[in-house]
Amino acid sequence: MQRVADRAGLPKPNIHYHFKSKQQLYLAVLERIIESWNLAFDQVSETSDPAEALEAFIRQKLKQAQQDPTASRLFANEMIQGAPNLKHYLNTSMRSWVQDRALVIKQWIRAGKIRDVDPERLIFLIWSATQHYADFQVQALCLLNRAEFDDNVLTETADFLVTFILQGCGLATRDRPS
Amino acid sequence: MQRVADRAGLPKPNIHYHFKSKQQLYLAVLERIIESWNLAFDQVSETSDPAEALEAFIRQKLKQAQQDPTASRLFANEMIQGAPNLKHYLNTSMRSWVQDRALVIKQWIRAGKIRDVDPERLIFLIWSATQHYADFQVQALCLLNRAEFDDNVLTETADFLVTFILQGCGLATRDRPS
DNA sequence: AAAATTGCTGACCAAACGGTCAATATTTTA
DNA sequence: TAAAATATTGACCGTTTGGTCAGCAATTTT
Repeated sequence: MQRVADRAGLPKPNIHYHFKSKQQLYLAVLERIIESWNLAFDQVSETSDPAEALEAFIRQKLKQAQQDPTASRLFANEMIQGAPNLKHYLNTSMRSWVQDRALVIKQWIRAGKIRDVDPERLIFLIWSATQHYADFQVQALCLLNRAEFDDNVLTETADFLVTFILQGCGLATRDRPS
Repeated sequence: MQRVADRAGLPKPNIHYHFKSKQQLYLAVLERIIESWNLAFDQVSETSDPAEALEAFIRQKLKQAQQDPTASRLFANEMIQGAPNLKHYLNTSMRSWVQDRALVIKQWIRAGKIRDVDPERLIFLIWSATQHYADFQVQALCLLNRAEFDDNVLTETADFLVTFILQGCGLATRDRPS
């Protein structure tokens, strides 16, 4: 709390005036993060083109991973601890969000637009594959022999993930960079 | 440290006798975890069957995620912090391990055995997709509407990941459970 | 069996932590 | 502009934290 106060240029008790406890401050930050989480896959519907929708989703999540990795890391930390503060969110907002998107994906499958893949697990895989570049950034950079997560790395990674995941969905890539 | 001592049934100073500081104990645990990390992909070579090798790798990583999720979580935590204690490991052992496996994958690609995918990013994706079931277990269980990560969930998840990732590598699935 | 090394423990400590509170300054309302 | 409500702050507090140390017990070496 002292460090937070220093960073904010305020005395510590002032922080405690606006946020009763450390945990409440933590919770406020968590909630702010979650709000802007899965935007690019929000508007998706049965009539959307699966390839386009999935690509937009992947690129958006990866861009967030680059722009504010600490946000992803805070969320990751909460999950690792067993989500002591987010159990309710997981069981309500997140669950219904996933179920809604899963429904759309199931319609795509029924329409023969994509392969028969478990929708929930597909979403979970996209989350993992993208967020990992934020949470495990040190490892990724070391592995790719890069110094920083710049726009080049972002583009190459996004291209790889889009191609690979579309391929996994049985959507052969057409006019896409390798 | 007091809690560790209690759990071990020892007085605290005894722990400090065997491990000088909290950090050294932490480091010892980390190292022990890393040893038994990527065993199932260690022996792989140019002549191995890509589908078989990748499948074994995925299933092994996922089994570890189920058997000892806390190990995966400790490693994840270290990465999230920016690997302050594992930078050296990342730049030596891990890097050369990945480069060796990447070489094999490149040979598979040249031989036309699998699609042209970035080998390093493929390994990173497999790590992320499997470890995520350990690190974000609460989220996964909630999403799949399951109470625990039992053998059923393990099998279904492994089947999904194997099929999806092989498909992503251009290895159409033959006689495999959906 | 004496000496030396290694292992174990209760009592203790300084520092860091999250948090409080009375007093003061600032802004809003009547 | 006086009163009420809201913000801000320095000084302070109890608890928990990682860590030490002198002394004792057990084991190994000579």
